[in-house]
Amino acid sequence: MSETETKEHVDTRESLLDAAESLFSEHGLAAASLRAITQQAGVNLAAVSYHFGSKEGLVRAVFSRRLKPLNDERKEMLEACDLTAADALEQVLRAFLVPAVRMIRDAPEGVHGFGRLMGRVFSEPNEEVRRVVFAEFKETVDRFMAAFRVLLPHLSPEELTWRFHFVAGSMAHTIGCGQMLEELSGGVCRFANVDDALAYLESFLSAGLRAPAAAGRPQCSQGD
Amino acid sequence: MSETETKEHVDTRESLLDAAESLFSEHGLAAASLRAITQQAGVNLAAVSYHFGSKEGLVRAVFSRRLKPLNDERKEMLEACDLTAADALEQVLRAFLVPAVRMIRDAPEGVHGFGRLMGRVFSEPNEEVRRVVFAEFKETVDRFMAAFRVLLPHLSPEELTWRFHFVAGSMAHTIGCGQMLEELSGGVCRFANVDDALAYLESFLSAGLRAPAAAGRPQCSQGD
DNA sequence: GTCTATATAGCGATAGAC
DNA sequence: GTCTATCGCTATATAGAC
Repeated sequence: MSETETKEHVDTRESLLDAAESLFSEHGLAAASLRAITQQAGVNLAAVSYHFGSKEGLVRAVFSRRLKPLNDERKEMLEACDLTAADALEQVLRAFLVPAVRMIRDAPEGVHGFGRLMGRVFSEPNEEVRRVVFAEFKETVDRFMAAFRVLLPHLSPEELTWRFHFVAGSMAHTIGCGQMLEELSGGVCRFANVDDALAYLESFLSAGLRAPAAAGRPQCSQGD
Repeated sequence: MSETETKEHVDTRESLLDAAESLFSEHGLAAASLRAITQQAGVNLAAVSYHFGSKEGLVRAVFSRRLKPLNDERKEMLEACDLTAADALEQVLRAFLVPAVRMIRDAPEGVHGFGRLMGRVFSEPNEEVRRVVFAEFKETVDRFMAAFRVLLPHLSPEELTWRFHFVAGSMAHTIGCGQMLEELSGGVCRFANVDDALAYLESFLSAGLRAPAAAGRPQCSQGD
């Protein structure tokens, strides 16, 4: 950005975010030390304090940097959906999935980088992280829920919420647990190409979303 | 069990496992210290070394204690399935889901205890933990895959593996991210009763598994 | 088998020179 | 904006008394 500097290192701030993302993914938030992060970034330990205030601030910045553009793109794709089309459900589903898959594919370390971090993020014990993630996702979730409500009027608000939760779970698991999948499948599934996963996800999830309401439960479609 | 001891504390080993499970769930593996664990267990710090060798050994024991009975019960229920019945798929699905839901429901802290831990386990950065989980799950996964292969012959081995992965993901996410669900749904979904979740899971996942094979390829490839 | 006491190491954070 | 040096704290692990 700034041209007053010789480019001996691109940008302290950005280097720190890259290194932090990499080491948080590899070791977890608590286990990745600022010493290791600053060393990998090639900057001084004290730079964390200067640029982010604390480790907590660095964590927050690592998530915000990826989640904000991700959810912006989702909203953009959602707005481009034609909710009256025959494949409206698939369109909306893809508006949710594609930006995530694309982000993982384009991230520095692919599925072993921010993807793994994302896979852990919803069950992250760190309260501060959960707050950030919640804030970043709430609006997106609400918008997609509104679209699904229109497309799946046979489901109660409760069941619809659960189903969206399952969608998010399958996606998070897919993005975050590629390594375990490869191991457990004995090599049948390779995770090098996330686009394969996307195709499989889409057919599985759209069928699940279209399923009749769970038996023995009130099938109210009270309010649209 | 043993009657040679006065019951001033039930069992140091068991107390340690309970406390560790609770604190690992709440703070994560790395962030839960042995000091906090031994204090909550009401035993001495050095007892960890004596009974489990190290923190790593304690971690391993915490997972094994729950996962072994869980997967034993799954295998038992799977063997009781009638693969020629009309609802064979639902039977097999329930053989996978029910023991997990039951375990969570009966665990000391329910969904906030081992459940949260389980939700993180597949993307756990700790290599040792992943090894334990893998060893504990491999046989179970293979048996269920064999059953699904019979019931869903229209799917390639690869797509079938992915679908089983999605099933596991939805389940893990459901079990592990109840708190985030409640927050994101604005209170529409309460997670007090895991049996509700089970009914919703079953209808969603069985429809997903039955879906036709993924059409062509797709969607998010380069050049966007 | 359980305890106290401690060795050894690494942590996050910051003061202050440049 | 970046650095060195260090403070104060907590961690895991273990030696040795009982």
